[in-house]
Amino acid sequence: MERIPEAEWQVMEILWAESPMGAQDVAERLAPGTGWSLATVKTLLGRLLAKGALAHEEEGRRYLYRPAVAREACVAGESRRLVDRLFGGRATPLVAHLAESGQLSEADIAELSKLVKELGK
Amino acid sequence: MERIPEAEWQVMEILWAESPMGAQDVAERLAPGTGWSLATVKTLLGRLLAKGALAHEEEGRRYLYRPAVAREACVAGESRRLVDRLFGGRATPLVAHLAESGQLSEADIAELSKLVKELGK
DNA sequence: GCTTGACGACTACGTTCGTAATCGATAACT
DNA sequence: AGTTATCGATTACGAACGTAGTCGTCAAGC
Repeated sequence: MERIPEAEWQVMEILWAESPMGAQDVAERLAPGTGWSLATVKTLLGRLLAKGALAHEEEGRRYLYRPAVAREACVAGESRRLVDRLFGGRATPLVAHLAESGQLSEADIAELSKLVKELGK
Repeated sequence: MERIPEAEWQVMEILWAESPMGAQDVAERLAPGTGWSLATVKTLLGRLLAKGALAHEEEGRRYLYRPAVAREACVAGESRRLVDRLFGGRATPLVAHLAESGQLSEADIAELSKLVKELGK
């Protein structure tokens, strides 16, 4: 699975949320957050197409884009890479770390507790 | 806090594990895993120095390098970035994801359970 | 003293990334 | 039919990255 860099990831997010969609539409949804020009978005779409992360179907003389890889799979790859690199492949230290560095709210902990109970069964 | 790229991270790992240390020594420990030449390692050390991630003290006519930033802090930054990007800043879905994608062993879950219990108090 | 070897500094160069302009083709408008 | 707006493709270009060679300097050995 190809690695998807930061900027391209944001494009994917749009299309994971809703697809298929034309370049124009993608650009419109990204603009508020990023300020990217249409040209920039088109470049990113092209690169994602080239690496097979997107598929396109022609609608008239333009393309409609849709993801060709599942968000799940990409997220799995990314988080595995991080856990490998930072925590020697073990997930528990990650959670411990998040907790210690105050990145878990009360609600998070409650939810985790439920989740863990679920997993333990 | 400056972002530390992949290759430089590996250099930091060496020095987080043991420091201070000369360039030669760092290179020797990296070589088995990476195959990098001494020149490459020196470049990375220089870049890390420039961005303030390392400090150096002169020992004779060479440098001894030591980390100038805590591993903890860097790890915090990296994992926060990931959690923000992939899970909208919420840690619970990360754990859920790790679990679902089979990246948590029995032992992990047991450990997590203990950890969560601890956190809940 | 002169050479040799090791050190850090500087330079190099291909690739990826972020951001965008430009171009050739074609559809729409007048 | 001729102009204009739009589409995807191509090209651009600086910064960051990965990897490494070269250079000036100085210490150690002969």
